[in-house]
Amino acid sequence: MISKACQYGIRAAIFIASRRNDGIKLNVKQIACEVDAPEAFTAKILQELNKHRIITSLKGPYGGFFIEEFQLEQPVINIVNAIDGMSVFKECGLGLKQCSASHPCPMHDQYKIARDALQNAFQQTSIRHLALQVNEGSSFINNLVLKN
Amino acid sequence: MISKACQYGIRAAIFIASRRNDGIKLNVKQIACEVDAPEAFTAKILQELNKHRIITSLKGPYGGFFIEEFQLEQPVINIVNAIDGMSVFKECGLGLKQCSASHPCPMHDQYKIARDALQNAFQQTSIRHLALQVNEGSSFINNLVLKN
DNA sequence: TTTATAAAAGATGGTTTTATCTTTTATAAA
DNA sequence: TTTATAAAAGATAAAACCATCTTTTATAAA
Ligand code: FES
Ligand code: FES
Repeated sequence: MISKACQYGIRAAIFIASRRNDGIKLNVKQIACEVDAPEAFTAKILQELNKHRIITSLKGPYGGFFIEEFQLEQPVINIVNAIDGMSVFKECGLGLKQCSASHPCPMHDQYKIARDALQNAFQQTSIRHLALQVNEGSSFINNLVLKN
Repeated sequence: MISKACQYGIRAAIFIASRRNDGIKLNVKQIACEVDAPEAFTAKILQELNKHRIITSLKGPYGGFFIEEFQLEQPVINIVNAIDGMSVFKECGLGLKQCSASHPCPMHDQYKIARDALQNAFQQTSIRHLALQVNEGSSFINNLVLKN
């Protein structure tokens, strides 16, 4: 549906948002660990999110990644756009070069419903909202580890 | 969303179904050409669909691919299952190892709506139904070629 | 039975995605 | 200014996916 890079990116952004307070900054190691993502790959993704101003970074000692107040209100779809682009929300479900109502594939009507629902899911949800859920303990950005 | 192999497979199956009449059989070249798919790759996919009894094949002269009456009623999700498997309809949208309501990711509720809509799209549509649309001329399994 | 035909099976190559490692740059504190 | 720290940038490696090519097998007609 969306790439692994994008999934890691969303989880990371939510985590950073969930830990936002005073001037605290998080480094790659902490972030990757907390969201169950490979560290070096996460670094690349965070770099990309910083370029797109989804999050903010600061180099050097006491540096790291953090999210600013104005960035919290962004919809999650901004992250998808930064990493995967918007094509998943536009492309034909059966792989035709163009998706259009005037030259539709046989599944166009049904597929479009699902595709639009997916777009709405990412469009109508802000990073702040998701971070809040995590802080409440009602949802999680890491895997459940089952005990013996 | 779904793999290219799967998209080609669905288009090919619909095409074969749309040409079903008497004992006519279609060969790979014709099918690949009509659905705008690479020929050798299409051969591999048709092979897989035959294994899963989505379509039927016969080797030798006057052989080729065709679809039997009882196969027409199958939902398109059977093709997705044969090629990609069912994981796309079960997996967490944010990449957690398990999608569950008891340990949900922050997007679980919204994502599940879209994912279920996608599953319904493929589950509630039969190959026959889509082939009929193509025969009516109301939808297409190949790309629109724009003239000068 | 021989021959031609078309799919099946198996081997191989290219591209994209996922992931890691090394070097460089920025920055804050000492 | 020096030093330590952490991200940025760039190079490289591994895996998955997309695609093609060659050899084998099945089958129908001559
Ligand atoms: S044309 Fe295929 S989904 Fe729109
Ligand atoms: S847990 Fe993420 S979609 Fe269900």
